[in-house]
Amino acid sequence: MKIASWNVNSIGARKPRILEWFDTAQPDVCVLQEIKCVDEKFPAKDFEERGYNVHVHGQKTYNGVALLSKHPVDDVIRGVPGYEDENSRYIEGVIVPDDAAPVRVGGLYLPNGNPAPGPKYDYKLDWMQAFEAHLSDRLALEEAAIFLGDYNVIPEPEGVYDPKGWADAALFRPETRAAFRRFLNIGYTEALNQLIGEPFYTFWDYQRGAWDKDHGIRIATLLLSPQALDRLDSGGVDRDARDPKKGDDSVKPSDHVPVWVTIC
DNA sequence: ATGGTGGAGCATCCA
Repeated sequence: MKIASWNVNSIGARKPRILEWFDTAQPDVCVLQEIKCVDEKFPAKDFEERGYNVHVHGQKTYNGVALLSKHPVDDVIRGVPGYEDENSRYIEGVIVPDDAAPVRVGGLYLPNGNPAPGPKYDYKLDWMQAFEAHLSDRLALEEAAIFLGDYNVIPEPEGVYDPKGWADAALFRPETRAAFRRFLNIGYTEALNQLIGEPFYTFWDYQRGAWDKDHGIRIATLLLSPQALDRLDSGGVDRDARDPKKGDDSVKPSDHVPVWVTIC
């Protein structure tokens, strides 16, 4: 079973490239971030035609997440339980295949937090605290569970092309990385660290020729519960999705790329 | 020091 995540930076602006990637990559489950549309505007039909069940937690202009699955989905929730959030940043459900064991999938778009310090950064840290509490609750269920998405956290210096230049950024500040490490300390494992033996990026800014210079950062992350880790098979980063010259060049690529794992 | 790009939606905000 292939489970993927992609910050698409507007589903409306990106649809041809997104559908092209779905037809090639064929994920069983995919969470999307920054769809930037309300539920009614989400192009559900395009995905239903491809065999997906569609669950959306949309928002006008900013944010917005979706959960797409070729298998039935139970217990869908929108928003981190117990946390009041004016933004649509989280969706979760239990994937129930007929031919494999269930897996809980949570898709998240964690706040960017810039500029730091300030109210936006406080919001990021609050969000991370609430999410940690949720991760902890889910861990106690002892289920196979995967929490994946745009974490807006660069966990290690190897995840940024210029660590010194990024020292004060909300994505890389010590408090941010410490909050992320707590996700690991309570018992989750980063899937792609296990599977990719070298540093990699998942985002390249549109500005300053970042793609051509390979000035990227690593902010897409997949966290696995111990029960999901036992079933981990393979994983990867679809870097080609960021290349303006590859794929449907009638539309611009997202500044983020898809990440994925397969589990048995 | 600034601006460089891109999306939403129509003046700016966000990334």
